[in-house]
Order: sequence, then C-alpha cells, then structure tokens
Amino acid sequence: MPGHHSARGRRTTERKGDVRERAILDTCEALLTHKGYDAMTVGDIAQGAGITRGALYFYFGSKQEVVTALVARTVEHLWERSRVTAQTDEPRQAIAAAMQRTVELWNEHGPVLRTAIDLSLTVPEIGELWMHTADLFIAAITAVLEHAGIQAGAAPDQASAMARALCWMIERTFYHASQESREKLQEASATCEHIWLTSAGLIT
Amino acid sequence: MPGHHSARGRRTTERKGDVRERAILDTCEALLTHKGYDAMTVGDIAQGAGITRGALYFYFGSKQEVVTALVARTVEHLWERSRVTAQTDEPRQAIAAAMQRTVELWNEHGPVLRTAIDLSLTVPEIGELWMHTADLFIAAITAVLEHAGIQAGAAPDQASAMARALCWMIERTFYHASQESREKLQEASATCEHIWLTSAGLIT
DNA sequence: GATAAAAATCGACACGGTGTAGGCTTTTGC
DNA sequence: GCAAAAGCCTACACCGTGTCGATTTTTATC
Repeated sequence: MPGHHSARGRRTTERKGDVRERAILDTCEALLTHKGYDAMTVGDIAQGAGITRGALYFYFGSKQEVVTALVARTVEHLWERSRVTAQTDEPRQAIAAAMQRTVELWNEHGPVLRTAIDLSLTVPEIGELWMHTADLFIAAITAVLEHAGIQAGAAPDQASAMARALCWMIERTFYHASQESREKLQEASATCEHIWLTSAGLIT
Repeated sequence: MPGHHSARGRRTTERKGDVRERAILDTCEALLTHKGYDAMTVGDIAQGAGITRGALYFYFGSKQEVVTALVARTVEHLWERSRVTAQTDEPRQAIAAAMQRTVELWNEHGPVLRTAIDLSLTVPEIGELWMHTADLFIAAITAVLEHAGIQAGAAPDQASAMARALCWMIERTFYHASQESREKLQEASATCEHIWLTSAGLIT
C-alpha cells in the first residue's frame, strides 16, 4: 500500500528512507546542539538515528554532507519566510519585522546556524549556502536604506556597502547572543535595530 | 659561549629550541595561509620546520596548542599597540587611528585572525584569547561613543551595547574583506568607520 | 676541552575516526 | 508472489593523532 488514500494532499509515497533521512538530520541537529561539530562523530549520528555507520553512508557520503544537508534544510526555511514577507513600505516596520523573524530563526536553530558559519570557510557547499542567505539579507537591507533616503551605490557611505556591514554586524551579534540566552538575543536584536535605524537616518 | 657580549641589550642565552619554536609558528602561519586549518597536518608543520612529528610534540602538545600559541603571538602584537596608542581626545581622530591600526593587523595576519575566529568556539583557549581582544576593542569603542555624547549604559541604545555590536560588525566585515584583497579591506574599513561615526552622532 | 645534566630528536606503536566493499535482508511496485 | 530497488550491516584498509622509550645533541660548568 504505497501512496493510497492518505488523507493528506500530496502524492505521498513516502519512502522509508525519507523518514530515516529526516531522523539523521534531526539527530545531527541535536548532537550539534549538545556536543558541537568536532566532537560529533559519524557513529554518534548513526546511533542516534537507529542505524549503523555503514547504513548512514547509504544516505550521505560524509559527515560534512550530513551537516550541509542540515544547513540547507534550515536555511531554506529562511528563504521561504523571506519570500513570503511582503515588503512593507514603511522602513521602520520593515526593519522591525525582519529583525523579529531573524530572532525567531536563531532561537529555533541557533546551533545549526553557528555551525554553518563556522564551516563556511572549510566546506565550500556550506559557504555557498550561507553566502546566498547573506545576499538575500543584504539586498533587503539595501532596499530599506535606499527607501529611507540613503544614496544608492557601492561607495563606503552608500547603501550597498553599508548594508553589507550591517548584515555582518547582525550575523555576528546573533551568533554570540544566541549562545547565551533568549533574553540576550532579544536585547542584541534591539541594539542592532537601533544601529540600523541610526545608519538609515531614521533616528536623530 | 652562551650569552656573552652579544651587542644586544638583553641577556640572550637563546636556546636552540627558541629558534625552532619560532620556526614552527612561522610554518604554521604559512600553512594556515595556504592550506587552511583542517588540511594542515601536524606532519606538515613539522616538515616545514625541519623536524619530525615526534620532535614537534616536544614543543607543543597538539596541533591545537600550536595554533593557540600562534594566535597568542599575533594577538599580543595587538595588545602592545593598543596599550601604546595614547587616547586622542578627538573622537574622529581616535576612530580613524583605531581603524587604521586594525587594517594593518589584518593585512599582515589575516589568515591567523580568521583561524582564531573559526576556532574560538571549539578551542576554549583561543576563545579566551579572542574574547579578551574583543573586550579591549569594545572598551575602546565604548569610550569613544561616550566621549561623543552617547549615554553610558548597557541598554540597547546606550554606549556599551552599541560598542559590542559595532565590534562584531568590524570583526566580521574584516574577516570577509581580508580574504579578498587589501583594497577591499580598505573599503570595508571606510564603511565601518562611517557607520561607527553615524552611530556616534558625529555625522548627520 | 672533558663531562654530566638538560634539551632536543627520532622511529615505532596504539588508538580512534573515516570512508569503502561485498553480501544479506527488507520494501516496493507490478 | 516475485523481481528489482532500496536499505542495511560487518569487516577492512587508510590516515592522522598523540605517546613512549631509546638515542643524540646542546649547554653549562669545572
């Protein structure tokens, strides 16, 4: 009985492997949270997912591939959300909304995002993924800045360059704050928002 | 003939091991530059320094210890410089000077600094070192902000919190720009300086 | 400049994690 | 029910790490 009358909308036909694959990624995220990337061994992941090392290599070619898939899964979430978010015309609102969404993502998946950042240099695939994410962010910030009256362009005091720096500020600030607590994250977010607003000329 | 009339001021008595130790660190920095941390093996370092793996373990207990020592050496440079730099009273000058010094350090030791950042999470000793460096920086930024009229305090729109966010902005922006080219670094520095000035209320 | 202690070096080894290979078992679709 | 595909496992080979004990070289002292 494959994809029969599954009540759900889609065609289903969910292979057993699909479940396992999710289990592997879930386990990986949990391990990343509690042990960190280096300490996490392929055997650990397999064990957590209820299979042996050998079986895991049926799904993923290496530890790095597992993590890459996990990062992809997490980041796609973000892409979805950012695509949905209609651009509010009011800069202040747009900024507040963007920051709030980002806080939520970091609250939910902080360890994965931190790992992604750490591995960006050494694992090209992850670097790719993260760069793309950053570019989305930078584009969004650039739009807001220009909308707020900052001159478009790539010179150091123009929208594009400033957006890039602000993006890195947010990334790094969240990276650290998300290690501490949700409260710290919220505070850090407020600080970033304030600097963003100031840079946009929306605060005296 | 140990430390005889060595023309130099100090007591000399430089052991052979001191030279080797330096050679190891120099090799490590070169390898970090050309291969990156993960690809770099203890054997590589030893070979580059003209000894065998076994001998290297006489100097350092592990690959991580080698890198930690290298980071320490590099960061101490920075501490020196920042201690020397008398605090100019004029905020604009202070900011420009700080940025320039930072650019130089990243130009000279970009790969080491990037590695230090990458390993901050996983190697506590390096995390320690880097945190201390960041704290110096944050204190300096805080001082400038307060001097420029930003209210002291840790609330999101007060000097201390803002300084922290600005520090991370600079760290991350330099991290990326230093991978590209000296020109990019210089531009990135200008952008960070502009945002810093704006946040300090020194630019309309 | 002989000598004994300290410093430096080496080769061999044990361990642990990775990734691969070949064969067995379960699912899946007809 | 039955092939083919998918899933799974054990065993193995490889590589990098870090340790050990024996040996050689430096260093300081007489």
